[in-house]
Amino acid sequence: MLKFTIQKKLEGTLGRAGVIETAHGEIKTPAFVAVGTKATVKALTAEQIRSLGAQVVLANTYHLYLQPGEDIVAQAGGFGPFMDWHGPTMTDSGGFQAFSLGAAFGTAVSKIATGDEVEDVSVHSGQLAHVTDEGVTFKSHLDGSKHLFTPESSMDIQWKLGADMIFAFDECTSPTAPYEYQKKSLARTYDWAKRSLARHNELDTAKRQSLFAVIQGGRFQDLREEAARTLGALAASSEYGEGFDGYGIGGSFTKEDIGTAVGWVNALLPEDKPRHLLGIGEPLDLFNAVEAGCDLFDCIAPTRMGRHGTLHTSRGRLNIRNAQFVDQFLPIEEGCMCYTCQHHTRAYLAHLFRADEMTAATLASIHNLHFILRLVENIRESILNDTFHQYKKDFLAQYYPPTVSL
RNA sequence: GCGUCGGUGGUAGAGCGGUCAAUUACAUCAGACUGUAAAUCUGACGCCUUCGGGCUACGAAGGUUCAAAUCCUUCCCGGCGCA
Repeated sequence: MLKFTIQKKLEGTLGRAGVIETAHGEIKTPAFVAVGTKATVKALTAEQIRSLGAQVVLANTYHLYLQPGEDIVAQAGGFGPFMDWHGPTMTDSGGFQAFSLGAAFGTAVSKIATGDEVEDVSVHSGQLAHVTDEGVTFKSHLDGSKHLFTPESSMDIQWKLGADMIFAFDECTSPTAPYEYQKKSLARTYDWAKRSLARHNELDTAKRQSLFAVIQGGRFQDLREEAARTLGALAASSEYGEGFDGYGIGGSFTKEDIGTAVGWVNALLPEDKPRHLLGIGEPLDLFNAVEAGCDLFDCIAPTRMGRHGTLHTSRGRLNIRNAQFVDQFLPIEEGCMCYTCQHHTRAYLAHLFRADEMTAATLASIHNLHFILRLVENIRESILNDTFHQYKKDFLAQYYPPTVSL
């Protein structure tokens, strides 16, 4: 059972710093969750994840179900022990794959809308997932075999995967989906949340796992608020036992107002439960979302971008494959305390990337994850110290220099 | 010396009379990536351009043709075979 304590509120905003206590240790929030989709943070060993100071690792239901199968993971004692991670853990429900293998499959559509997307094309010939009220039918991206996920089966699988915190099965909609579809989908996600909770209560009578509901609603304020209200109210309902232990905020956003949309939701959600903003991890978004009341974040960006050669520095991103770095015998960032910066130069990293050496991915992931983990830690500290607003202003001014208008 | 095969853009290697500034891969130069389908994907990659096009190119020089990287001649260079 999860215990969440708010230590300090960020005055005049929805933000707060706190502590989540789990059976596998505590999480100081706001916190960045390392993503270990297939029970591995790509390119990193568990020892490296620990050294980085990550507090929680999140794995994925869809991926572990397909491979190696939830029963194998259960035999290992859960995905944490399986990968030699003994701290707090989470699993995502597989709902995101309704989007990434469904509407978004084979397209350039990201869950973060830029505004340039074409209107929703509800039928994509190549997609691997199909959503109905019952659940989501998938074709495995590995071998094409057909599978059905329902709220119940997602709970069953997540039970076997054994994480401390799990998510209700939801539909992550496309930002290109029209209002009517978002509304319909939201009703379905609400229904699925109730079904998830009911199954969770059946399975987990000892309350070993904590269940987070997922707020959807796309980019529409009324839908987001409706989701927060209805799912928030469910927590207080005796019909569903103790209700949800926390809330995930998922789905699609417009780049400009992630903070705004998250604020609509957090203003209505029960204050005493942790809120996890799903899949968000760019510096600007982290500041805005913390300020808007989020406690947890997970994101693949640090590791994926790292593998692809894009590295964070306090003065913005740098692409280590660029020609200018081949003979720069300096760390990625002077003063960075990560293993990579303490031991290696830009020139070495540039060489490893160009030579396609696997170590490039490891060293880059270490640096980026270190950067984002420290950033969120610093944000937490700044809330406790009452320096959040100044820290935000200073950080963003350096990271995103104002563009010079000609 | 004779015979034979071949010399294509940074590299390898297609093309074998017009639709070729030349398939493709790699390299190079940039860009993207937000609950991982991703060690992935996208764009550029002869020179110039008012973006319509113009110019110079397929070892070299000639030639045939309305038209040549593609056919012919000679030369240069390389592989192989025979002397």
